[in-house]
Amino acid sequence: MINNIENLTYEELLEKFKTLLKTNGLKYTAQREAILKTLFDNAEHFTPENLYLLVKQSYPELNTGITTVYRTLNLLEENNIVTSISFGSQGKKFELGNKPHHDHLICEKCGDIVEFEDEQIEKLQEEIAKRYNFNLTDHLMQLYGVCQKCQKN
Amino acid sequence: MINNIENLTYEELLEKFKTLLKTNGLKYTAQREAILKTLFDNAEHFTPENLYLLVKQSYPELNTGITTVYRTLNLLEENNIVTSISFGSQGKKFELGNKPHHDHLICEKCGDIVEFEDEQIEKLQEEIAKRYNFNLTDHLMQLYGVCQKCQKN
DNA sequence: CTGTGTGCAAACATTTTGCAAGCAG
DNA sequence: CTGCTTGCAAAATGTTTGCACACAG
Repeated sequence: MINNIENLTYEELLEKFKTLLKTNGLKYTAQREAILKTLFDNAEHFTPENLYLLVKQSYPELNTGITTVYRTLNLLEENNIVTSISFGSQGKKFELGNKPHHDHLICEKCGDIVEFEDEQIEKLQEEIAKRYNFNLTDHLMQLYGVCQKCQKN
Repeated sequence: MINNIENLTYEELLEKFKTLLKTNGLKYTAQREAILKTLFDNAEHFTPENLYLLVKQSYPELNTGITTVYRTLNLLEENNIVTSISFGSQGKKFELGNKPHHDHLICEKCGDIVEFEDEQIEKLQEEIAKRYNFNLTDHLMQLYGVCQKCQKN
């Protein structure tokens, strides 16, 4: 299990990944690196399908299968290198967990997204988890509203 | 679109549902009512499959198909009578929206959902919205973790 | 009667698994 | 060499659609 990969360079991240593989008796393969690199180079939220297409395009010679993308994403998620979020009804999206945690304020009119971080909320969430004896691993908080700009219109 | 169904009796809820159907040129059927009643009688978070099984068990004479459950849930969701929580690839869970606002603690192992309400968090959300000059209309907060039961396994 | 609703089966979409061959260590 | 990894195809899931009959209005 990898504890924190915030703000790592690609080289550092790759090093962590190799260590992880070695520790678990797994092997370092070109496909696994291609997937990690693609995630790193594109700071986006990927569906497995999107990621698969981009990896194929970026590294056509590897002929990576979508099966491998799924398997690698699961491996990365189990080890906290990527996190997944459910976006509505359509599947999961994965993102590299190399950015500090943040939540989102979303404007329902213009679709603008503001990231924010709030120490107090994080603490309260821990308290609530404790209240129900949950071992908290993650959370999702999204506030929906109308931003200042759109309130004027 | 139905605005608010909090704390309604079943009779009031059914009335709203009938009005909704009439307004949209849809028909009031025994299956649709069976699904609504089952949701009302069991304050739970249902997967379509779970709900289907329970409706079948409660109203065997209707011989309701899972197709109808899916179609009715979609209809109810579009009209804000039920809300859904997404589990990414593992499907959705639905609940009747007749309870005051609450958030969810979700166990990543067994999929169990615990509801909670926290006044302080609601207030903090208002504060954050104010900080960014957002006019808050809604929010979504889900805490993910491992429940007490699953921690033992 | 008219057209919506229904159950069934089939189609779809997404993710996982079995397998034989490939390749890292 | 050993056994983990891969891609493919098939299977498993979960959800939607086409259709002919049922039935609400």
